[in-house]
Amino acid sequence: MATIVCPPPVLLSPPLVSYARPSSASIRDANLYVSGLPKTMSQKEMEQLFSQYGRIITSRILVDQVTGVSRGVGFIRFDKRIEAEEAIKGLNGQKPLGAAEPITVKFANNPSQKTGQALLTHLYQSSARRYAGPLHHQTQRFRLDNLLNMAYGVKRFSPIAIDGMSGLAGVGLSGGAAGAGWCIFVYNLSPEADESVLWQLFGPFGAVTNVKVIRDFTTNKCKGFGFVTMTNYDEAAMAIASLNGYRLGERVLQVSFKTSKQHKA
DNA sequence: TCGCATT
Repeated sequence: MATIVCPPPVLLSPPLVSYARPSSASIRDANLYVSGLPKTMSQKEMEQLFSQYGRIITSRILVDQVTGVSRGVGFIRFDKRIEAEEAIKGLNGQKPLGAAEPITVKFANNPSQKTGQALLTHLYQSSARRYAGPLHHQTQRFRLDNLLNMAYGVKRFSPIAIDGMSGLAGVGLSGGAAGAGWCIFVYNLSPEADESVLWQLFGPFGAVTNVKVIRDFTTNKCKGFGFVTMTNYDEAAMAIASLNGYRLGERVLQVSFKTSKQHKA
């Protein structure tokens, strides 16, 4: 007669349920944001760099959606929070291998708590347009033509040619998903300038998807310039034509499309 | 006087 021996239940329960992982506190927020990575560094190389500090659960390197090249930004999720803390201590501000620039390692933001910037953009625009924005296409085009003539010198370039985007090589049409649009360089901001002033200046001209005030890392003061990304060329051109030379406080702004800076002759 | 970057 065959006898079936049942294993004691006590052997089954621990690995299957309660002790599958340590308590959530020790594994929470073990996710790191890494920037300044060499563009040539692969995900595997990044993992090798971080693996000395603990067990890596997931990793990722963000790439430009158009070119596929690394954006120099990545994520490392460790098994435990303390491992992530040690990795920050050991790697933040360090130069990997023979890289020219040090990397930044910090705890990542929660992806679900997005900045809400795009949403705010639309909310702001819908209110700003009511009293300051372009009204409809005929009016907008009329004003754009005049402003372009003022900006470039009447009759030197026709608005048609500008609208055709001829002669715009090296100008700030940026690729990538979040960065799609026309990138505008704003110079001569005050050290106290913040993002809100850029929203207020450019928002009335149309769809603004991103603004950035560049600050000194240590003083946190504006370095005198910033960037604005606008979705539509006409609106960007209108903003530039209107705001270049605009006096903001004691300063006269210089506003133009961002230059590429990649191919420095 | 032309960047950051948040899966």
